Amino acid sequence: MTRGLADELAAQGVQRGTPLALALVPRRGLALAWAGGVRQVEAADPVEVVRALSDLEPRWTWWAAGTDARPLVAAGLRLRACWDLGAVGRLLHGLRRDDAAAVWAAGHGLPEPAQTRGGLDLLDLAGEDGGPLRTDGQLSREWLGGRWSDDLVSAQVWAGLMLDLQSRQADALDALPDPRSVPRQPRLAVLTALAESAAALLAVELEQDGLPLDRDVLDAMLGAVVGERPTHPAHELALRAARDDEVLRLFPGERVDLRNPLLVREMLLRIGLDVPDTRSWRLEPHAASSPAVAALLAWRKAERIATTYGYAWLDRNVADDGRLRGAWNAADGGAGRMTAQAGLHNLPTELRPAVRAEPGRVLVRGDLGQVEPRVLAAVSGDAGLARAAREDDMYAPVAAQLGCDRPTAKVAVLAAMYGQTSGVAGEALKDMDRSFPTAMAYLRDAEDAGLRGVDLRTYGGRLLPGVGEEATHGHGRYFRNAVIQGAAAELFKAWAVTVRSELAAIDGQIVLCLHDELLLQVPAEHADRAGALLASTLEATAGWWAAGSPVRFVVEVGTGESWAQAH
DNA sequence: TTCCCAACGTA
DNA sequence: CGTACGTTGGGAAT
Repeated sequence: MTRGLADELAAQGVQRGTPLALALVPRRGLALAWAGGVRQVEAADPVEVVRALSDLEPRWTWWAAGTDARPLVAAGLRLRACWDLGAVGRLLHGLRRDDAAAVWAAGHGLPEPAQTRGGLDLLDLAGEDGGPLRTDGQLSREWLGGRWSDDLVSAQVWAGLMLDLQSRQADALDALPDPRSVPRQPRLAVLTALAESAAALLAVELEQDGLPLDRDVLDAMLGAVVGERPTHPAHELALRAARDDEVLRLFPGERVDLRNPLLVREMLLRIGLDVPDTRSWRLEPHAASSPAVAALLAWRKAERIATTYGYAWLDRNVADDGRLRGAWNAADGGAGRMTAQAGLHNLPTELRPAVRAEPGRVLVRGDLGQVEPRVLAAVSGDAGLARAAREDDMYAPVAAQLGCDRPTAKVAVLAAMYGQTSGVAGEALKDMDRSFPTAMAYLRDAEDAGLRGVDLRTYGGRLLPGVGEEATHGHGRYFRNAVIQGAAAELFKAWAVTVRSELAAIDGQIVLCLHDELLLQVPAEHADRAGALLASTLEATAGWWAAGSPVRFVVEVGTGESWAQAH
């Protein structure tokens, strides 16, 4: 029967890449909308209908993967292409939220609707006539609250609205100027939208699949750093007090709370150390001469592990299957980087040996080299910097150009991108202006936009909303950095989703995305293929992303049983 | 209860 | 000595 449905849709023009809006009603069925029509399908398990249609490889169109694709991913479906209205809304309109109400409003030039807080009140419904659209053009609160799934006819209407918005978004992206000089290719903003959509789906997969962790290895590490596992709350307090005592006995006077920076500062005064704050880097120089300070710093390190990555964290986030799971956001913050919770993005390096491949599999790591300066060269179109970016190590030619040593060249380039205003890079920055005027002007223009409070777009089309007249100093630096960090995030995600796609052939998965690093888990016999794939997909992605530019992007690949070994 | 800060982990 | 993020604990404001 579902075979028949696939044939029917194919006959009606649904083929690979055709936008196909999906409104899925659990246990009831689903509704589909495409450019040529709409269709409802009754089914006790609608996910299986999607599975049967997946061979068509349409561009599944939904409000947001985080809600709509969740049941599909949970059922093991790994769909190829999608259009995520929320992800594209974030890109196109600079939205900080991706709920249907906000994305619909932005797509139609309507004011941002109030955030829905779960329940509806009668006031919200005033003026609604029972249809999906209010008289002011906004989506109905009642429909947003679930009215669309009351019956399959309504779901069909809902899918139709999704398809309408998809086409509006596609037109808007198509109208954006393409920063590249390439004829007869889809707009970069459209390609970025496809990548951002797939990244949103990848985020759901990362969330459900998790990161493989070896509990025994982690337990042993925790034992060494913070001691035995507490058996009850009082025991935990006692162990904590014992750790504190190791530091406190080295300081004269009253017992103080080591977790209170003010009290720690006073405690340090008692041994004659007067510091403006108690940050580690400030105390570090005194560790050699003072055993007490050294003990305090060692305590801090252990305390960080104990509180943030200790037994409680393990119990909370690592399931019985040994996977560490946290919530993922595919495009967070102003620059649209991926973010993750549960410590996935700030796991201390010393715990990385605990991230281990499962039996028969290995971890393959791919790390983009010097990605931000290469991105600067590509997006600014600076010919000199692009020439340098043809090399494996682009700081060497930059140093030659500036007439300084490599470390200075590196600091100068980073200082330019991050808006450093003082320090040793001052002189080198002047040389940067002389040597790479186009790149420096690109950064200065971004900073100016931030200071003037006007809108700006990243290379891939992400809107960085201006803050208006009351622009702060901070916004200049923020914009200067966001055009680089944001573009790098776009390139990274475009690469990541291509890797995701190719990995299907060797039964491999992406298990972690870390800003410029991908961690894969693949069958051991395919380790080499996976490594080669990381390089070939990067070349393919950079081929369209930086089309017409000599800039080369490079990836460093490592393989091992653990994340640490993969370095 | 909510919010901000200090501190520190990652890129 | 610059940006972005998440997490924890403490303390002030509510």
